[in-house]
Amino acid sequence: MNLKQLSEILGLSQTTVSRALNGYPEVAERTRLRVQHAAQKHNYQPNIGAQRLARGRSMTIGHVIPLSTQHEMVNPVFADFIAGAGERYSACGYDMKLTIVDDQNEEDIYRDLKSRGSVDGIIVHGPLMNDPRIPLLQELDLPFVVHGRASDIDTPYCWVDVNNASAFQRAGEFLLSLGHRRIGLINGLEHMDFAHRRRAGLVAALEAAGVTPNPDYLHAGEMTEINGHDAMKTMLALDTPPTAVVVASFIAALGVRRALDEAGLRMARDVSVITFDDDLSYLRNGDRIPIFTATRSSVRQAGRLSADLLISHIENPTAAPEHKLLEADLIIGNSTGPVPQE
Amino acid sequence: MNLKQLSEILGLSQTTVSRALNGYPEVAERTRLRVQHAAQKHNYQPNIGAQRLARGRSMTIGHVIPLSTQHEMVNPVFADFIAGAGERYSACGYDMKLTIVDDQNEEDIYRDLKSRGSVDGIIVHGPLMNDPRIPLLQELDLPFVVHGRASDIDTPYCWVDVNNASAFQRAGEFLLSLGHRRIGLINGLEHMDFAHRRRAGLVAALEAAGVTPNPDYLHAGEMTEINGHDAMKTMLALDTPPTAVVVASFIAALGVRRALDEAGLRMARDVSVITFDDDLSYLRNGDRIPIFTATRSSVRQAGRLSADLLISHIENPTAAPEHKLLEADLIIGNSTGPVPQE
DNA sequence: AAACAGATTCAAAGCGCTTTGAATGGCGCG
DNA sequence: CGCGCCATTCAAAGCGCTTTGAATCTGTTT
Repeated sequence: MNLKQLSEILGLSQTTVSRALNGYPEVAERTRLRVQHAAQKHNYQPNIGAQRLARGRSMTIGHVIPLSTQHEMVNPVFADFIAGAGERYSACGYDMKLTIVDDQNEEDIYRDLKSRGSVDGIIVHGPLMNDPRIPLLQELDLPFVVHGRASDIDTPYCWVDVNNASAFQRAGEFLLSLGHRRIGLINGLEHMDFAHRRRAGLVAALEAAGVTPNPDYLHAGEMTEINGHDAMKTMLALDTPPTAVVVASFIAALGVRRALDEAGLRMARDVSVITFDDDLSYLRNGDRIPIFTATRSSVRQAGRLSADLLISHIENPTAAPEHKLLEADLIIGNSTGPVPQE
Repeated sequence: MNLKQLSEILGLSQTTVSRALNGYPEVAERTRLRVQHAAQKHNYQPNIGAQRLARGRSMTIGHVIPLSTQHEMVNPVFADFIAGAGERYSACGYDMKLTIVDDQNEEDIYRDLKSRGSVDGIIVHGPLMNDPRIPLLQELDLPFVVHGRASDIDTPYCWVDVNNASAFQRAGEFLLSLGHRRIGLINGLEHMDFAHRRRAGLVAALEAAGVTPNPDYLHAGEMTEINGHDAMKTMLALDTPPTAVVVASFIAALGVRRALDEAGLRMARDVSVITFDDDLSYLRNGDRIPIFTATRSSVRQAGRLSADLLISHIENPTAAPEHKLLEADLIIGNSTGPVPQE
């Protein structure tokens, strides 16, 4: 069933039928109802390709997922982010197009997306400190929202980010308040902007309390269970291991716990652990009482907000770039306690 | 830059330019080279909407992700699956369209996808025992591949699945060979087809060895860390707890380990654990030596195969439905050992 | 009753591509 | 030299929708 057929059935012109369905005001209300009814009855849906062509808009948002050829890891946060974003896309009539790309030819992908008119806008995932995608997309004049920020880029652009610095600063302050001084960090890869900010936040807290960060306590790596485990194990092997660690992800924190178990240590009693918790649907941090004390911010919510921001920016391209900074909650769980007496 | 402009620059008709770029034979090789060169130089890319309309094909594969309103969980396996599938789509010139949908109106989504011509085919995720989507898609005549199978459906259709029954049977046999008789199962939700098959496989192994499965040892629930933990904890509280458990997911197995730790028990020595390992990129089961003994099958590879199957089915619609059954590897790790002496 | 404004409806022209069917040009051959 | 054939190229007709500008139909107004 296409528009022509439907309009013939109704004895109306395609113009009127199209307008009736798209809510234009110049069609009589009686006619509109008749048209809507017939469309429903005959299960008419406008062809998406034709609509795209006629409108010159794709009604599609692109997500480009870089799959680093080095570590081959899909960001585990990603699934929940798009669940949040997808919710908003559906509500606003947008499609979501996913592109998996190895980091070789990522730039070409964006150029393609633009020149083929595949998407009306893009979400940028996992920004680096000085991410080349941002100037590229600006140059291409393709609307975009960054999930995160790029510290080294000054020109304004749209972003949605959690306040990583303040989250890790608060985590540090909380541990300091429990008497900890030997505080470690098991961080993500620090060329990623979020990891950089997290480190800065924790270090700021330590320095404000007159504690000099010990380089042996600062680890950066991919946020897997195994890396969390290995990093903790390495620190525990030091002459004076940390009495507390801040961990950048829930998955890595599970590895940290395993290392502590293996060493016969108990979380909270022997070593305090605070993790960042993205509130992933498949990795809940406990039921009533959180397993880990955590700084929590829902990545799904970030997805929703990013989608809304992008859509409003697409539909109102002249507006100045907006951004949203989310504060993480500090949630007390069973993994922190006062510094052990020597 | 569009086709018309490009053809004017070249002093050729749109026909010839289009044919040159699409590899039709009736264009002189010299001309083709000239056209390709100019296209490159002017960064010409055919508009995707126009192409869709003219060809009557969308060159898009749909993935519909049901987001159960009850548990609000995104399947953690999903990210790796689409990473695998996306790889193949890119290679074959297909786009991937994602739709997040709450289970209310899932049927409407498929009808829409069909009648709007949004996609050329669909991947069905997370099939149930008697999944209504399969007859629906058959009726709609929309090509599809199921990731998994639906036990209660007899009509032929395309699927890619891991041999869940044999994987869990082998896990059971292995535990039996270590002398275990009190063997538990921490399974996924058993209206899901894969969970059903896994249970059947394990039970078959037990019964073949003359062991009657103890209902108290059989648990089914959502595969989260917390559920894994709680299920194990409950079993440990029994008068005669199991000496071994088979767990349906790596994440749940992490919870099982936590429950054992809390109870002061050691994996392998006190309780043996085998998990199913989807080989997720962000949840590797150890480096050299696996943390858990596991039946492993890469979900990313399943994604690749599903994509290939679907594409070949789209491009050759008359062919009979195909399917692929993958065997899981049994990988020995540090979580299993002989049954403890009482 | 004629004239006019406002409310509806319509025909037709795109949107940028593919594809059909026809036209052109170069070449070998009788 | 003229013909036919093959290799190229082209003009034009869609694909199914939106949207412009014109046409028609009401109901008022003078």
